[in-house]
Amino acid sequence: MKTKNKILKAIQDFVDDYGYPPSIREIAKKIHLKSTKAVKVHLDNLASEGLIERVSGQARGIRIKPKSIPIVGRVTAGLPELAFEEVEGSFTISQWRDCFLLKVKGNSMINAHIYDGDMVVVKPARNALDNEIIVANVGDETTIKRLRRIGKELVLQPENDTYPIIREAFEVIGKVIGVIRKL
Amino acid sequence: MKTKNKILKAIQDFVDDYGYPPSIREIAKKIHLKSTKAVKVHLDNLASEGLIERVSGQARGIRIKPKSIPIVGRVTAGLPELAFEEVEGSFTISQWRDCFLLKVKGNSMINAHIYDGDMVVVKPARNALDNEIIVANVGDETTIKRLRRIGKELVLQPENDTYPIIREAFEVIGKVIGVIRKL
DNA sequence: ATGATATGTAAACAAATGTTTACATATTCA
DNA sequence: TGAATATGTAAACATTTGTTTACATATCAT
Repeated sequence: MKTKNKILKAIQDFVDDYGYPPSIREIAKKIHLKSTKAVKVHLDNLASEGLIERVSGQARGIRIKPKSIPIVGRVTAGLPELAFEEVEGSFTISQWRDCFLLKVKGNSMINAHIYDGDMVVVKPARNALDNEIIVANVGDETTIKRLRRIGKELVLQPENDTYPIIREAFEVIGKVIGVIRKL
Repeated sequence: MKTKNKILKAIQDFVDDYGYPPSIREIAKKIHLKSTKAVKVHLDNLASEGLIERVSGQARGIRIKPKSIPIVGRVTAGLPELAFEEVEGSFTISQWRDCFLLKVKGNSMINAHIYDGDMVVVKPARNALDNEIIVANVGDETTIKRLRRIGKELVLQPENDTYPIIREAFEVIGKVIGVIRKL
């Protein structure tokens, strides 16, 4: 493996293990170089290729990309050398900043493909629009339902025909913006 | 807001903005303290409370918890002051280390509640067990199906009765370990 | 084989950065 | 009100850390 790629991997591993970036001397030690000059040259090259960002003159002034997962449309090769096509972006947790996950209990939302055991991603909000799927408190019960306006009345509508519409007073907690299911 | 909480927030914001932790002097500047001693005392207190971790004597040796989203069973209060009960852990992206997301196209897996437009979380693997949902290449098509053994033959079974079983040769790319849907 | 370029070493230096000491001020409690 | 404790300031010092200079070695192209 080329030194440059060794250095990039060393940085990524260090951030994973320690939670902050390595110093130039720590990188040198890890990949068995004796001089900080050599490491500096490689870091500057990695920066010019856009693989890292450098902040000159600052201790540990190396920024790597935040952890993310690639989103792909097609895989052209499997292990040991994965290859993707139609890479459509990457997934990071920061898109759900300030959100929380709510465990789904029950089958009241199955027509919206939200099933018992799923987790919904909830963006806290005080209000929501007609037809949005929301998290609300009814009394001291937390529930997931579709917000519907019937005349001037706002109600909570299950997405399962066997469940009744909820007409009691409720407090909007947030909007459902995603679903996560583990298999 | 107490100085200690200001410091904690300053660190979190700095890591978000810069991608690495602040120095003691940078924290001091941010919260308008003039001495590094005062910041050091607060940092040591935060560390003793387990809110951060300190690495003594190292530049920027402050570790905060990786970004995560709380998983809750119930919400007891909404905005402006969210309160949770039945907190069941937190969600981080690191559980899907080395995985990728594959966009779902088509309705072949709807009996498994995997719908067109979803993204499946794929853990790369060369093999899989009978009955697992996998990602496979058939020719140069990437597909999601359930792996089934019929006699000695391995086939790819759709989870939609209107689709045919695939008996052609295929290559296992990985196992589906989760589903993500954005609303 | 030779010259050009890339990569690495060694050392010095400058700056960044954390810790410590001595003291001042603010807050809390009896 | 006074003592104890918490919090902050200033400055010095030690260590960490990045950059630079001068040079050596390895690799590549002609």
